[in-house]
Amino acid sequence: MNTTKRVGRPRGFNCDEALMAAVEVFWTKGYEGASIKDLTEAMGIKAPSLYSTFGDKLNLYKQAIERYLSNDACAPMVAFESEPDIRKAVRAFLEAVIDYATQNESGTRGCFLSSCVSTSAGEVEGVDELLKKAIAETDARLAKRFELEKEKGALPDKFPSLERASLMFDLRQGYIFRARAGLKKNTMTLDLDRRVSIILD
Amino acid sequence: MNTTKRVGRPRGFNCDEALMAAVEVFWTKGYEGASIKDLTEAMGIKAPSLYSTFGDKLNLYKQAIERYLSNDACAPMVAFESEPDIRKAVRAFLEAVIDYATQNESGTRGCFLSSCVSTSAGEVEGVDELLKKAIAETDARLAKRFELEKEKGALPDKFPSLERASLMFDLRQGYIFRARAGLKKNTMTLDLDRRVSIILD
DNA sequence: ATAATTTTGTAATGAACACTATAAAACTTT
DNA sequence: AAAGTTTTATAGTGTTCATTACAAAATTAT
Repeated sequence: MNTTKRVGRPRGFNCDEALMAAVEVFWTKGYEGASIKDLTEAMGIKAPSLYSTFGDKLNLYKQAIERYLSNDACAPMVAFESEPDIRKAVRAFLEAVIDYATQNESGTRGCFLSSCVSTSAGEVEGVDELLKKAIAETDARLAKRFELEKEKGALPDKFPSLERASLMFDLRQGYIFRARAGLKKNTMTLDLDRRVSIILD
Repeated sequence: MNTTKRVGRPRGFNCDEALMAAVEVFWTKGYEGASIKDLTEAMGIKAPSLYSTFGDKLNLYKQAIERYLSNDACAPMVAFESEPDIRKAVRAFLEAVIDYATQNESGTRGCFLSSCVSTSAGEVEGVDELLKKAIAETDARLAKRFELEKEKGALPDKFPSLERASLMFDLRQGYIFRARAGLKKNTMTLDLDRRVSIILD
């Protein structure tokens, strides 16, 4: 009655690590641009293992998206939530977005969601659902912090939390787009202070 | 000495129309997702004609981008520039963005630039240059209108035109992203008035 | 008319694609 | 140790991919 030991030959790779490697590949190459060869090589497994564990390419893609979403370790969100002062937190969020978008090893990659959506949402079945969920969750997560600040008295009672949360989200998209086009960090950082004011005041 | 008549068999298709058809295909399918078959069928020509007139797929892609950029008929820009009252103009811009992103025949397509950049910029040589130019031009075009309004006295002298222009641009990216995920027009229109205030006040 | 030139359609090229049949390998169960 | 089960690697499957060789077709130049 051992629940951990399954019958048959044990899997020779870590399922989760393989999935994270797949995220990386889709991230840089897009859904169509990522070949099974690219994926298997990055994941360190052969094609039959990929197909038996993750299904086909589309299924792997969806699982990679969910893996990314469930990670919660999106750098800008962490920066935003870990900084106690709300004004500094907003600034840290935007800075992290810019960093995230510009200083990635394999050139500018933007955000996995942004990258994935344009290649696949609408074209590939089921992907838009995942993204809708992700947007709503991110908006809510940002708004929650604003609500907490209102309770603390750091923000006025009539502060429109959800509205400003989605504003932050949209600014993020703008930075990502600019970074993809190759704009440099220093040019994007210029009006940071005023953008913080726009969000909070 | 006839300059219009060239020697040899005349081209049986309109070069510009074919290029616009190519834009449509890249728009909906992305660079990698668009096959030569897709392209030739939409353009109404056979592969050899495509290659002799536009070079290879990458060259066609770049020409399609430039064709799109030189069009200047981007609906939100037109809406923004043709409305005399600046407040209404900003609102019209945002409304047009939302319309543009949500009510396209083949599902939600977003913007050609946004679609094209994520598939190809960074991965495909030369594309990021085209986009950088496009962003700078759009920012400048929006800012120019703000400057005119300052001269007219409709905006304060210290109004940061370029900053607010890029803010508008970035909000646009956010809407496009949301539309791609399948968000509906009415949910995005909710905080439109406050977003106009954010841009102008 | 004939020659020269360019575009066109047909059909093919090799490469890369997503995906899988098969059998050996590695484990648990009996 | 033999049987049963699952994963693995090898080596393919047919399809689609971007691209092009070739010759007929359509025009201008001589």
